[in-house]
Amino acid sequence: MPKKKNTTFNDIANYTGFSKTTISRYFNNPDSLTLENQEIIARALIDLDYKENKVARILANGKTEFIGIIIPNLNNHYYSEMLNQILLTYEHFGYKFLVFIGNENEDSERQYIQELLAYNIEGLIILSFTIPSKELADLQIPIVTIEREDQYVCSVNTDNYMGGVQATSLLARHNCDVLIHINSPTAPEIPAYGRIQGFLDVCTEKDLKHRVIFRVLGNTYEQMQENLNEILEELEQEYASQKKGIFISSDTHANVFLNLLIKKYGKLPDDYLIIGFDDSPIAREAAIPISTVGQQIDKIAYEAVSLLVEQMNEQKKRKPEPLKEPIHKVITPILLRRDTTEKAD
Amino acid sequence: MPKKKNTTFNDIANYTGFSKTTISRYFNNPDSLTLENQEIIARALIDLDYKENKVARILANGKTEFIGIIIPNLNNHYYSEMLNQILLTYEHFGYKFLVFIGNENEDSERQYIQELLAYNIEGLIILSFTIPSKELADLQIPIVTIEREDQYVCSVNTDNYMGGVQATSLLARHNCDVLIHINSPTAPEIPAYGRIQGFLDVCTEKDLKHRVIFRVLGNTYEQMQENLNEILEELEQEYASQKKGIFISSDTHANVFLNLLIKKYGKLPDDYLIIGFDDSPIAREAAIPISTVGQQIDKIAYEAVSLLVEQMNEQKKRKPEPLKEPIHKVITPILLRRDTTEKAD
DNA sequence: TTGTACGCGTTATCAC
DNA sequence: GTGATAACGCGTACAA
Repeated sequence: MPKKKNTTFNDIANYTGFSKTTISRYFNNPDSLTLENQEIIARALIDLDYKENKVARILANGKTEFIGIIIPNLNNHYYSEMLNQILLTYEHFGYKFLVFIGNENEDSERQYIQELLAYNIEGLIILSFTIPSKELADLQIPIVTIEREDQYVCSVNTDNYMGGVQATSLLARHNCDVLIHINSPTAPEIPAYGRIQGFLDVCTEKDLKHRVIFRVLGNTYEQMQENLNEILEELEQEYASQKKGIFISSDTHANVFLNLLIKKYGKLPDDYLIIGFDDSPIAREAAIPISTVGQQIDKIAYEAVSLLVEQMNEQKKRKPEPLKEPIHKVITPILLRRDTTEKAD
Repeated sequence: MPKKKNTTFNDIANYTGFSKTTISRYFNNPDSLTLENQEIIARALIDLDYKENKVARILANGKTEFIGIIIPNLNNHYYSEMLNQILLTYEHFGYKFLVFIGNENEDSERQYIQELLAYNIEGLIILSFTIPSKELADLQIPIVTIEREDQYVCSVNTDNYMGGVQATSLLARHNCDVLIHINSPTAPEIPAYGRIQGFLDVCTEKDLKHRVIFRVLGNTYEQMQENLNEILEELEQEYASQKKGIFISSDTHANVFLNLLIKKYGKLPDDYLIIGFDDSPIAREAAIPISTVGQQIDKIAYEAVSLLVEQMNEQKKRKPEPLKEPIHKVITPILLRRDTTEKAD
């Protein structure tokens, strides 16, 4: 490395006549120096253009202030906004983030984790879902997961059940003849399963005619369009002239469905009510603003980092007491009524 | 730190009877050991459950393999997708990324840069635009900017001029009576200014009636709606019964404009052609798929990291030759014709 | 209040 | 092919 070496504590020590220790103290415990000496050192820092070297500090005291993140992608608005909010917590907590895209490959995600551990990260936030929480727990490092299977680790999730209840209740209030929930096949251990359970429970409780349609809707707009069009045709046949309340698993899908209806009828027909999930921008920006269940991403992000910081602080104690049971925090979603449910009563 | 200490080269050395040096060589130059000894060490690594410590390695050889990123936000799809693609280059180049959200505050961005430098990052990718490139160049560290003022530093940008030409030419080919370009006020030193220049040049060259409308459109959907509605009313009055070709600065704005038309007419009237910019998801997912100029974000990201890696490699030579002139790479955009321009000729 | 001496875990430079 | 030893830059007992 032929770079002009940065000035070190040694240089400052020589320059000022103090010892390295005193320089170190200037940074970590300035009150233990006289004000005069503080000023002398302060001036030396400027004269020598000192720049701190955190790597050396880490090696010496073990605190990296790094948090690792593994996130499936950033195409999905939910993930990019979550990452956005997580990164913003730097202002509050001061932790820096090393981010990896998980691309849904179990082995490469394991490799990412190893890489992160090699950098002595203090904690890990996992949004990808390939690695079982049992394995994550075995890493023996503070972990928080968000919106994924979380049996053995701490987590922060949206109250999906409540969201399902809210959406379904809203549709029910509009006296629909039949309630439809469209979703991808979902395992019960995933938090998002709560949306389905909420739907079913409300329908059962209120004795409403209902149906859940599980179907893989695909990843491209074209695939979604095709699959949702099939579903639309089925509904048109099955429930012609009935008022249909449709709760769709995401705003993206809801928008596709809405566009299909607009293409077919030039508007949203009176016998269709639609509500999505997530409060993605697309819900607001759709040709007809779509009602949705809004996840409080900012709160989820803050709670996740906060929960992680607590664990990390515990680790730094002389006698850390690991949690006996993982903590699962739950953030209530917010119902957003827009034009796809509010036009007709 | 009462954590059970990780095993170190020393432990392995003791366990195997070799010296620390040999252990180090096993990792960095394995061929210099006999196969037997390699296996002995390999076994010891497993027995002792060795985990590499990159922090120590950094301190010793100065190579962090860190790249810093400062990005304005992740709400905007362009930024989140760019970050997505940048992070994915880990697979190819092996560099890890420390990401900060710039929140458009010059001072806090300076602080982020200091923090990044304290971690000995090897290079910096800047997408935020508050700090002048002159100041960035003075950091004396490899830098690449993306789509911002870039006079004194290396950069990768979309060929905005070409994009403007493509969009305008497409509208011109459809024999519009008047071409309109709607944009925010844009400084000429910003790459995006090229879109305006491209528009103007094509109009001038082909002697087309045209107009550029500069207006701050706001940040919320409601603000955009209000401002674009005003513009729409102006256009309706000024160019009634004329065929209007409208080139809007972003897909988000184009979608708002389209929705206003749909709300007013129930469809996209024949005397309106619309083309946006970016190829955001919203362009494809709009009620009527919107023609747009697609930025090749994956290529831009790859080129940016690639350009940075070149500079970083140069830095590692014994006698680095800094670039005399910053390199500015330009990526050609791709015209995407969709329904908002292709329905009528 | 300040200084000494050593440790953190690895790499680099010489020797052999 | 292998080993001893000195960096790398900072923190921290312990001593003064």
